[in-house]
Amino acid sequence: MVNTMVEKSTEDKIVDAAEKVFIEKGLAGARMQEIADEAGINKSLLHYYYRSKEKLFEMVFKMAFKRFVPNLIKSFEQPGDFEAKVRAFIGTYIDTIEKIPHIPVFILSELTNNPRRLVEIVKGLNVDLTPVLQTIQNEIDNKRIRPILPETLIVNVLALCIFPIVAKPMVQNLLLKGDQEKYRLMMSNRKEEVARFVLAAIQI
Amino acid sequence: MVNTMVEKSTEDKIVDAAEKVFIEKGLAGARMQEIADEAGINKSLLHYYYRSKEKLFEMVFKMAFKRFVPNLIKSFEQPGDFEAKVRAFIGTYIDTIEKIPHIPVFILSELTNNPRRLVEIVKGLNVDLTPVLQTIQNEIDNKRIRPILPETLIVNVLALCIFPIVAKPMVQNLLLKGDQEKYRLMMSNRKEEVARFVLAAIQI
DNA sequence: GTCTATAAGGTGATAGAC
DNA sequence: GTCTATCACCTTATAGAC
Repeated sequence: MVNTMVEKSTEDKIVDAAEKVFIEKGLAGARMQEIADEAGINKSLLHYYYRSKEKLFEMVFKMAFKRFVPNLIKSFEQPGDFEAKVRAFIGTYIDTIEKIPHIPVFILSELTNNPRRLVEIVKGLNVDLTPVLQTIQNEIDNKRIRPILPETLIVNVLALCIFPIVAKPMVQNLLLKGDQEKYRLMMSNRKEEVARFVLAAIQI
Repeated sequence: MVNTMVEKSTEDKIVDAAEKVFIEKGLAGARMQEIADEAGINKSLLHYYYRSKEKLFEMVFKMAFKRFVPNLIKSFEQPGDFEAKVRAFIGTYIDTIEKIPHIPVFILSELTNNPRRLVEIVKGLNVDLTPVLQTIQNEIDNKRIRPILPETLIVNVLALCIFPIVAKPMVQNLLLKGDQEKYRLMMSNRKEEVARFVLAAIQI
């Protein structure tokens, strides 16, 4: 890697451009020409590096998925009590999604359009949340939080983190009547609000 | 309407077919031929009834949107105390989404792909949640629930109702390791679980 | 590795017969 | 209202020069 900070390699340019266009437009809506333009290269080069549109898309989907399911366990393994872990988890995940707000809908949408093939990819990238589930169960067993299916608690936390960000157009235009400032306000202390909401919901 | 229960009119067939295909594939992925096949008619008829693919899509998008934002206020205006209203709201909304599980992602995805035009449509169908917001504020003022931005409470409830249903492929394959039975179990008492979670979160 | 040119097939839309 | 035939354009993909 001699070209450090000089210019991106052609392949990197392709990856970045493909990611941008596919996530914005979806597989069906994306055009190879648009990806080539975005990358500043010739359309044929896309086929030279990746044989087909499908192959290019698959690469992007996998990348997007890995970003969407980052190391959730790591953030949960913060030192401290359960409350600290929950707060760390929520903080990390809201930060993650705010950086990639379009990825969750992209993934869910493509999973709807082509369930069979993509579900295989999802399964392939096996994510293990066992430690998190066990920590939750341990809290329940020791009567430090109320009984709840551990998986349900995780789903609830993810829902509260992800939904307001991916549903921004609807929250802002429908619920907040287009008031951008109010949306900003709502999201500015979202981490604290979600943490408070969740912790109150599970306290004994 | 003489043909009651005999056969759907051509227009109805088109509407049903277009809804199915557009929601499944999106605007870009849908094919006029597929819609025609699904409706059991000729492709030209689509253009006879709706001038273009865009017009047909716009009609479907509006219909989908109205179904997604049903009369939320009505379910909130159940008789009884605040808890009863919240429970009615959650019950109605989960029932709604379970009938149309693909619509939320469809709407969010198309809003991402074409924000400008579709946001106008969203604004056009003006939904007024003022009564709900005021009821929540009233509960806060009377110190029957803890202080929270009313819009935030609504977003949280919607998140908990919608997310597990639209994210089914991921919840089932990633979190539950493909265990369909566990997903069914989780969703079977979802209404009660969400109600308990929310009510505990806002209790004083 | 990168480009130009072009093939091969699909897609929305319309004309016109019935 | 409904069909067949067809146009005009777009899109992926490849061949081949440099």
